Amino acid sequence: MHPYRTHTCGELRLSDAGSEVRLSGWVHRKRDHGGLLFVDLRDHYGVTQVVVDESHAAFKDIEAARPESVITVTGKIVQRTEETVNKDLPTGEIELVVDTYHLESSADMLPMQVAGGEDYSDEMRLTHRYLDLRRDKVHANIVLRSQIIASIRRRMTDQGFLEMQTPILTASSPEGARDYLVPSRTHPGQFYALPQAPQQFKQLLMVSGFDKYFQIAPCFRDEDARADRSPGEFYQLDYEMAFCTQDDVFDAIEPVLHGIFEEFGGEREVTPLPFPRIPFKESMLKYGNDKPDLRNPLIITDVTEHFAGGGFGLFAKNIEKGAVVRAIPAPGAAENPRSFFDKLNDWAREEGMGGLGYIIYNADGTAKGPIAKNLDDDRVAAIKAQAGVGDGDAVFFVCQTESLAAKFAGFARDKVCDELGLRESGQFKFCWIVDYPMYELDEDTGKIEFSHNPFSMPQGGMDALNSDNPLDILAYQYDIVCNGVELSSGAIRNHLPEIMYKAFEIAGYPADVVEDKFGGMLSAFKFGAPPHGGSAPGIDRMVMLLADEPNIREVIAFPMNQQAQDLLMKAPAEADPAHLRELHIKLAPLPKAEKKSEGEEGEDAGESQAEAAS
RNA sequence: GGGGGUGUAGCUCAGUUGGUUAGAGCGCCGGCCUGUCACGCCGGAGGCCGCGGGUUCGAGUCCCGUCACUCCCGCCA
Repeated sequence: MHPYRTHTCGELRLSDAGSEVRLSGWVHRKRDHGGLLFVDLRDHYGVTQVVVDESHAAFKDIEAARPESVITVTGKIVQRTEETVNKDLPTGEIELVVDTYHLESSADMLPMQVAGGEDYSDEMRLTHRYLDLRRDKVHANIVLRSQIIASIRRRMTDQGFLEMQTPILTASSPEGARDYLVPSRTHPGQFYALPQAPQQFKQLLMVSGFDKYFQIAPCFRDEDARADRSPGEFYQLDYEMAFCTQDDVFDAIEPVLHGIFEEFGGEREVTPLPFPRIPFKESMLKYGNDKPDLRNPLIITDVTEHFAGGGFGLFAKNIEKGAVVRAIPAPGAAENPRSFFDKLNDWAREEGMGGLGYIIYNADGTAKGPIAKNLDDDRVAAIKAQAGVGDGDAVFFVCQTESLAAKFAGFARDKVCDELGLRESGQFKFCWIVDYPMYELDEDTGKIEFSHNPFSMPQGGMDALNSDNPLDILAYQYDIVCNGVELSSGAIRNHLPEIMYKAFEIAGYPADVVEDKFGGMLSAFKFGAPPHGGSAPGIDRMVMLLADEPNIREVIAFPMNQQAQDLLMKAPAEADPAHLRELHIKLAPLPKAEKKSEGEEGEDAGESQAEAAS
């Protein structure tokens, strides 16, 4: 074995001129001048130009080395002449003149090129991820991810949080997503589940007296992918603390998030501490959802009263049937041509909202548009005041049932913001959404259900559960949001068994079911449990925001594709029959599925589906 | 499970109204070139036009089906 390198490809400078060095790396590019050959030698740290001429014995070999071959060269570092300095390269003032050459590993013709900024399909990139990861952008993202996680660890540890590991092979948990199951060899017909989150374990750690816990925790959920949601698995900063109020939790995590975004956010501004706290109900009204992008300055208002019984018949009639009207301001939009308003109206129809009504408040103080024409002046003026607009502005309207109105007004708020170019750039705008309702009504079944986490502490405790309308009860449940991205939800947990029984009873779960499903945690709570709470911001999404990437695959080293397949490792794959036997599993075709209500298994008739042999 | 988009050379893409032998750039192979840095110049190989069926004298192009990838909805407390 020969020694590999004395320096990296990114570190040599003019001051190193004259020294004898050894470099190893990948052949990034070659420029062959016949009698003179330039090689850009690349490693993790950078690129250094290597020069060799035809008088060298190894000239032909180097000339023949294909891009991405790995080589080691020794030679003298020389200063480049003034005309040949490359100002774009940190090492551009010097070059290595080859003395000895060794081919470590030759590369075949590449399925995708590493040098150059060509775009490749995700399929290509994931199949040859080791090549893709050599390319600048993804490489830098993965480095950033590592640095962010290191910084998170330091910041959490400095606050006295202890990093702990919780089981990966565990029992099915109550998070509500589909579990990944792992068959047990030693217990025929039984299965482990991969944790959707370490939720119960972190609560048990608090009951075990550890006070402050955190973990860069892998979480597994068998749900379909989105651009911002990797299929199967993801990482979260899972943490929990004992003897804390909701404000204590915020005070602990805000400086961590703020610090991370300040440290890695470059020029971008981060919402100063403390982050704003917006009640759920207020967020649904003002922004149309519970993950508002506060870079969007528009605020939705309710203008139902000004349309009720008014001259604009369509809205007035709908209001009588229980609809509400929401107003989306469009500052400065009055000067736009008719087509601007028509285009937005068409967009709204395509989105299934029916349409987007509007009033234009002209600069001269008059109002125009089909709605203004049919509405008396007092109402037109009242809407103007309510929506907070002035002369030269416009207002769009959504008229729907309350939940749809909130949703559609939220869509329209985003659309109008982008059409008018109002979204602020260079900002990380954080907020907490607080005071989530404990329960909600299932619109199909009419049943009361937990709206978020069944283990949250209801505000008002047992008294509230006993006396209030369940739908009015709020929970100590909160989300942290940045630029419209939900980073995590969290809660002050319900640590009192009697309140838990009652909370589940309201949602229709009798005591024996609760004991059966959550017996471990319930019994833990019966022997002295501290009040506790926490949350779990998603690591991948934080890196996505900081790397300014629109797709979560860009910040994960080895992501799966949208169909939850690992194209490089070829997973999932069929199992060896002997292996299946060991696991007591027999594959058999499922009976052809009939027309069924919803959701259940897919019905690929020919495919075999796993069935546990008893 | 549903909807949209895409599928042509190793890769990224073009391909007109259905009409002769399907093109370009990059890469690959060969040749020339001693100061390039996306080096340059000359030449060459390379195609099941995703797959199956249909319409037509004739299909990369039109129709039906199907598969793959991707984005979205459902789902993700």
